[in-house]
Amino acid sequence: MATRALKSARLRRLRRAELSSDTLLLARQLIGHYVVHDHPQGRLVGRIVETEAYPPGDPACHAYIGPTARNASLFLRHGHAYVYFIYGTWFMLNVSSERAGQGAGVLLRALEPVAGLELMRRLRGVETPTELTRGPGRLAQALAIDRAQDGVDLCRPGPLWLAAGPGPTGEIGVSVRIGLTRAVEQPWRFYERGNPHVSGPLRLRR
DNA sequence: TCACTGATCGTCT
DNA sequence: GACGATCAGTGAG
Repeated sequence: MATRALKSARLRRLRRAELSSDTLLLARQLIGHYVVHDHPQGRLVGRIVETEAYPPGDPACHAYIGPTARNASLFLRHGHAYVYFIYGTWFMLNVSSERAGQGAGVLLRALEPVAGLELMRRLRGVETPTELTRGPGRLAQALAIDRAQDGVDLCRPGPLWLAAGPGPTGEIGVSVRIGLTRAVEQPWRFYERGNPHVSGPLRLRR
């Protein structure tokens, strides 16, 4: 069982030097690595299976308008969390993705639940494994991510961090990004093909 | 499985 | 005052 194997194995924190500081490369590279939240009630771990890149100069990127109070974390050097609130209900977790002062990020769109599933079920209020972390709003809720994690350095000791994973198990698919009204044609979404935890319509999961 | 709709509130204009 | 990197529920094919 994946959960048991992970508990016996020791997770290794990803060093910043291992992470690309090119947004598109990082979005692809993050597939297969782990997000870990050491929550007071237990460790929550998910394996990244879907990302979207929001590179410098992208009109859909929140940093496009320049630095503001909300998007400040996107301008931190790569490897920091950018968490924002949207639609009055949901938080989204991103990883800053370029050098300091250059606003860009990678949105984590879906995870495969790996450890802490019982706590994830309580946080989400659902039972089905594929409904726990499929979609950016859901994964943030399942990992108890909120504004408190905005600006956190994911490469330093702390409750929220990135751990080295096994990498992609299958082929990485590429598609347009989901839910946008600007720059809709850019193929900047990356996902593990055929993985049932990937979000979006079927044609964007195959 | 897909398309459509309402909910909901922080952020920026 | 408008809008949004979403989700759950509903109804149709």
